Amino acid sequence: MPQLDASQQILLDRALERMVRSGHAATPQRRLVAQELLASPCALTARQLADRLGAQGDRVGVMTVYRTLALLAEIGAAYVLHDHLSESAEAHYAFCSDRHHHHLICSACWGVWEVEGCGLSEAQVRVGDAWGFQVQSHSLDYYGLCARCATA
Amino acid sequence: MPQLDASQQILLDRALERMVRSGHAATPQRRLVAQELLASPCALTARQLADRLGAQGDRVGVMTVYRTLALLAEIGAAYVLHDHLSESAEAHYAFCSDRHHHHLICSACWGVWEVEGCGLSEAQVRVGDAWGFQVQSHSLDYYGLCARCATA
DNA sequence: ATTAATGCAAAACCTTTGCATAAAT
DNA sequence: ATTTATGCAAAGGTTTTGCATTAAT
Repeated sequence: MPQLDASQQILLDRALERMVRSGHAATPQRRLVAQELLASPCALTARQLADRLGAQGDRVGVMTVYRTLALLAEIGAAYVLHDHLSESAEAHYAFCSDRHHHHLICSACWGVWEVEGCGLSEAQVRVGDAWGFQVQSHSLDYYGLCARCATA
Repeated sequence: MPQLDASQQILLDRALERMVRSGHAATPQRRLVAQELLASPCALTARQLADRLGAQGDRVGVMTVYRTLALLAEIGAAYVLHDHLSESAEAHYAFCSDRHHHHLICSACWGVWEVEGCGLSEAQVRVGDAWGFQVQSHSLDYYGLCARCATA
């Protein structure tokens, strides 16, 4: 199983804690899925996650992975990505910290980096006022090439 | 067929022009799909578009709608929305102008408003520099309730 | 004439749902 | 004991692909 560094371990613990607090058990399978997702620098599909876990000897059924990902997304611990370019049907998932952040997404390798903090001004978030639109949340994704894919 | 006002007509013409310039014919069906999408204040699914056209007597096959939507998305004339809340499988599409803009998206009715201009600073777009990440584009979506859904 | 687009059917695909088993509280 | 979660199989539903027909250049 992939090793997590200290800060990742904290993120994992907090996600599992939120899971429990929302009324769901932190089962071994769910821990494995969350840990594998957290350890991956790139967004993964449900199938990929199941395959990786299986290759390590941690057999987790594909639909347990699906259900765990849905649960993680529900509690804000996973971000769902749909291919912006080729419109492929398969959803990719990235682990999310519990602080507000934005994402850098590499179009070549599905690599995801969290940009801490927000950077949007009050005025920017109030952009809907002119229409009487009540903005409740926002999502800012940056697409491009990561350092490694840019050189290759 | 839905009537377009003058500014919408310009947007439609420009989208069809881009279509032709990218090597695709502006067929009657494609015109109808683009026009119907442009006239709708809310994002629509492929099925909804086909149904609406059919109800008006403009029978357009569902897969022609699918292919037209893919084409519109490819040339930047349509924006693909995936349900952020319930993770429903069906994709919704909204017409896009050819100027850079962001979106207000009503979580209740799939209403979409274009926010003209960008509002992001140079520094905000350079957010990837610290990682050596080359940002090529970004997408900023505001979710919330439109004026009508907020009162209902 | 040659190329491109449509539309039907069928397939492919991802994802969800039933249900029995297994685990946990 | 009761509740919850897992996992297989099967179904569900959206989207894509082949292919013949039709339209357009």
